Amino acid sequence: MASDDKASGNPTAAEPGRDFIRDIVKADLDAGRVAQVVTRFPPEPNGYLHIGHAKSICLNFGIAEEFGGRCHLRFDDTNPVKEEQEYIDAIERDVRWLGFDWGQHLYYASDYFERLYGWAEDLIRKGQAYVDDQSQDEIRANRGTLTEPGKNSPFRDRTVDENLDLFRRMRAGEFPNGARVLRAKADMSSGNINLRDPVLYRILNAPHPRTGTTWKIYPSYDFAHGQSDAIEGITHSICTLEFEDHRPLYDWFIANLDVPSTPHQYEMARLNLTYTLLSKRVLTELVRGGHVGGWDDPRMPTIAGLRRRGVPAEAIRDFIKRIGVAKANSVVDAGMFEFTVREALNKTALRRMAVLRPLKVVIENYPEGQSEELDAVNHPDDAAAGSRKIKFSRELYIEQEDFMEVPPKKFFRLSPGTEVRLRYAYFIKCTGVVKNAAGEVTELRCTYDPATKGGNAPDGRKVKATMHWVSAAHSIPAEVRIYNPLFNRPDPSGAENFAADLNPNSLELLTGARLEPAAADAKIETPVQFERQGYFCLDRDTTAEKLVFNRTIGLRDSFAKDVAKDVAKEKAGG
RNA sequence: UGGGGGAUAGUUCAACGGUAGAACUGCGGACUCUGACUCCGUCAAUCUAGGUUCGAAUCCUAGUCCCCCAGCCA
Repeated sequence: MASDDKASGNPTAAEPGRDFIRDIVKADLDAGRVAQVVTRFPPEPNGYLHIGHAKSICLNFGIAEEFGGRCHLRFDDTNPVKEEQEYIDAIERDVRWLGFDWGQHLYYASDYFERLYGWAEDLIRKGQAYVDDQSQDEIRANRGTLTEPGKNSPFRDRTVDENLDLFRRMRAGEFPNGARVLRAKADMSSGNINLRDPVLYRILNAPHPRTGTTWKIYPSYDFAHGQSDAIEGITHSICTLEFEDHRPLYDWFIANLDVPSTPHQYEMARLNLTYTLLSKRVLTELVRGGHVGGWDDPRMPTIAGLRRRGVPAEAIRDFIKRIGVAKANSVVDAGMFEFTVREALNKTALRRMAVLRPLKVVIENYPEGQSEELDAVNHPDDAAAGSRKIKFSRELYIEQEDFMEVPPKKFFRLSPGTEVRLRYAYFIKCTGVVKNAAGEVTELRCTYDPATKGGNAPDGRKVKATMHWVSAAHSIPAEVRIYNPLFNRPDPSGAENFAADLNPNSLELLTGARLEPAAADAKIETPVQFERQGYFCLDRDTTAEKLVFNRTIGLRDSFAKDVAKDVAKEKAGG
């Protein structure tokens, strides 16, 4: 029976979600190298979390869950100049929203400042660290280049006592910012530049969100991260590729300091997405420069932005599962993310009718002043979702793009003389077109077939299109925000001049939308499908006077795609 | 011309010396009271050159190309 998988010829179904990190974890567990896996998600609170962080979050918390371990949330708050409480709060909120729980294991690198300081003194006592008086420029100049070795600092051979004295005075705040640093005595000629006497501590007379003004010196990432991992008993410390050549340093501290455990660092590729920039630097500038409304602007790739836009956490988790984990740099097609968003939304979103760009329709053979109620299901694949009533009357709105006076061959919506179905209502036929002085269509005159009530013709005749609509008198107004990619190139330039690639049409405001009344029941961030249009959710900008909806994402539109293809063909064909 | 990594369909990931497979995308079709969903079919890849082996994406050798590192950022 053990060979069932092979017999069925379906080996791929065996291990969903396997990757090289999980392989390592599994091997360590199997070999008894670790008793319980302990991971951590270590954000620096200097900005909001984005979908790239979601990869790390899902990996770290996911591995802990799958292998019966635990995952810590640890703020890597070693640089008070950049960090703020607001970010700490936002990060906690976002991780929770994504569906993960760190239990009691909330930590801060700043909790370990005293211990880290002690280890720094240990290093000094062992002759493995020294206080350097060189200026920042001198240090840079003496570091050498990629091809030339660096030069030893003239302060490299100070005595232990002198180093200890100076370092303590650094801590005491006796020197101005930048006056001195503590450096590891490593190897100024190493090919790995991170080993050319890396800075361990710098003087930063700045208040820290958590430790206030008690510290005048702060540890560097390299000196803080591994030891923090060791303090917490982290077994697998997962980070991104750019830290690969920091690993020798990481291991060196763990080996040379009296730390309580020996964590190991593993590196994976960070997430990149087409039409998206995932760098905190860029995201920060987008916010500070007013290019977007804030960190949670629905166009932002931040967790907060995606949430406000209506993307469910489940979709993000599923997306991360699908893209896998590897060491090769890659750029994931944003279309893959869109697919997972639609998939998640389709399952749960209740259906409503909303006309985004209304075109008035008068049903000439429907009595004036009359209306009737029709039944509409809330979800076509889920009877349990129930149904609601919608009002039909003489004056309706349909979508402007659902009518064409001179239709091209593959257009089978409404045009003069054609018959279509109004969803859940009647078949209608267009009998006349009213235009304004500019020649634009402002109103349609139609007739309906009373025999088709509910949407089916007793004589069995078919229509090629079913359209959404609302009753003019019974519908309610709303503002709808349509979002397009923030950047107009699949590979926007990096931090230097991202502004040049900003899409000026990333936000389209539709102020005249009309919704069926049931759509107003929507709750903020709860997805709803406006049939034939896409998935939407109520935005928190909604007021008593004005409903505001965000379009999370449009439905797939093969008709629009065909049209675009034909246009392209004509251009190319000449 | 230092050090560290990486190359498999268009994209992202599998295959761990034994039939190169999936998802997304593309293309074609079925179904449909959402041109949605769903379903079916289909195109499509091992960076190059040698070598080892009965057998190589996988091991060896030599190349090529791409990414990261010269913060008192993380």
